[in-house]
Amino acid sequence: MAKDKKLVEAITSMEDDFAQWYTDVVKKAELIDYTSVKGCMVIKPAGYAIWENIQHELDRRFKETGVENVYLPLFIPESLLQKEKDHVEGFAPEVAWVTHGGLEPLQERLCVRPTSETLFCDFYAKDIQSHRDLPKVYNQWCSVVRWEKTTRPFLRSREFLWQEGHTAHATAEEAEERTIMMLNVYADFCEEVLAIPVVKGRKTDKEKFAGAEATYTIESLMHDGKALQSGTSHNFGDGFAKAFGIQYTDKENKLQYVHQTSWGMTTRMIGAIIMVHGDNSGLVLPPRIAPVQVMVIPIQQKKDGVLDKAYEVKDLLKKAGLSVKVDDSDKSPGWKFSEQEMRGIPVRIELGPKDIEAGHAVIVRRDTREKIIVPFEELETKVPEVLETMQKEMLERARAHRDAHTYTASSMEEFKKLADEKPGFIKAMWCGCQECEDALKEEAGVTSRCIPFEQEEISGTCVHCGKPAKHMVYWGKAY
RNA sequence: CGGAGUGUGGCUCAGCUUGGUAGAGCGCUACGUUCGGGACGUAGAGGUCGCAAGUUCAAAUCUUGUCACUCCGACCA
Repeated sequence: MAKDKKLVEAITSMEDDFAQWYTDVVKKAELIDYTSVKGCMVIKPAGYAIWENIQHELDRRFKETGVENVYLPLFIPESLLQKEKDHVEGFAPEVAWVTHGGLEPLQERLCVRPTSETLFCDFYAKDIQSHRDLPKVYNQWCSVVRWEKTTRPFLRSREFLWQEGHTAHATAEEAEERTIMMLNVYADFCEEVLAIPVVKGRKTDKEKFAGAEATYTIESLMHDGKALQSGTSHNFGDGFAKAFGIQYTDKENKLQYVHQTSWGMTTRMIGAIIMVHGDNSGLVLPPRIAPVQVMVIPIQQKKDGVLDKAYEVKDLLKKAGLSVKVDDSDKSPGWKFSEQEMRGIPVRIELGPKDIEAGHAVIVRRDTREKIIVPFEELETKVPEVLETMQKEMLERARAHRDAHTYTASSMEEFKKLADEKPGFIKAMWCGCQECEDALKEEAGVTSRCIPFEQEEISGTCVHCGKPAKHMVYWGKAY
């Protein structure tokens, strides 16, 4: 990566204070504003447009696999939430309750959904009768509420936007297949659209979703070496079906329980984009997710013909399928450059009297700041090309960063030293018992991120207890 | 839920120790000059000092209470 030159004083440099840098970027890129309720934010147009693009891309991919969208209520009666024991224990500490309707106390309090498994189960119990009713492959786009103690924009807010898919299947095999299929949709989306490389794997029992038989996850690594759980897909087996009585009559006229899955991705991904790609000048958006891909910046725009040419370039690129804007505000060019960089707009086109006379424009890439002089007649082919190259190189750079911050430990001393000194993933063998998992948290401050599908044999024994190892596990400090 | 801190124009903060006319910078509005990496001039608008009670001739300032937020720990997409 090109050496970051800090051009704007208002953004703390990430080397000095990563957390402050993150907050500065979120504010300066005008993604959010704080509100009077802790952990609840206004998502401003620049932030919401990113979410809309995430929605469009994911929704399209979902529907290609047969997903249908639905909408279920915001409220869950307490009795419903309590039907599955592990589930309620997992979520009870962080739900918000509605106790009054108007001035009257409610007979039964209602929780604001922290997730909608129980509502879907209640619905499926009524809606599913026969094997002919299966599978159900539903998804909803909504917001959920979890009363977090510590909050951060996008990464952990009390209300957040997400999609939650909930499916019901006739067989365990089919449910497992759907669970893995959706994990793959998430992984492809992250890599191809967000340019964020991920590790696919399974969560340990300690880290899995409350009520799930198995939780699969994609884990990504932020620029500061901390891990971020970026999407999860759960296989519930028939546990919820038994708790909620979701049964169907099979072809042999026998009653069977359904097998269920759920999977979700949230506005947290906007935080991931910031922390994977951002630099000391602000946000850097991958071209495929950027709401505005090209900003045309006219120079000496009051001179004859400059603005006209800028609009002409905009129209030309719009016809080529790009999202383009002209910054025709009366700020100075320097201001506009900084603004475009803070907002992470992938490419800007500088256009002044000198360029117009010479018959070309100056294209500048946000990520590398590389300047490319392009004759006007080549713009409509060259700009899309530059955007594609940038998209590809952003993924490669992120992957190189992740690989450079992935370490291997085969002894406890080595493990602790790495956890202390080298932010990143640590790969190490594990015996499979929770005592060792807890001990690694206690002694090294890390949690298990996942048991990756791609296993390696680092050694034969658990890094903590020395007993025979069952799995290679990715460990790390997580957001 | 523990520990620390902060509440004063839209934002960042000074003023509080030692009570006495509410301040600065940035931003905002209008006009003009500028324009290839956050330009400048002139004129202007904008604040019941988080809230409540108390002490006092007088409270942003002292006392008590209360609410909110931020940061650090334990819990979490």
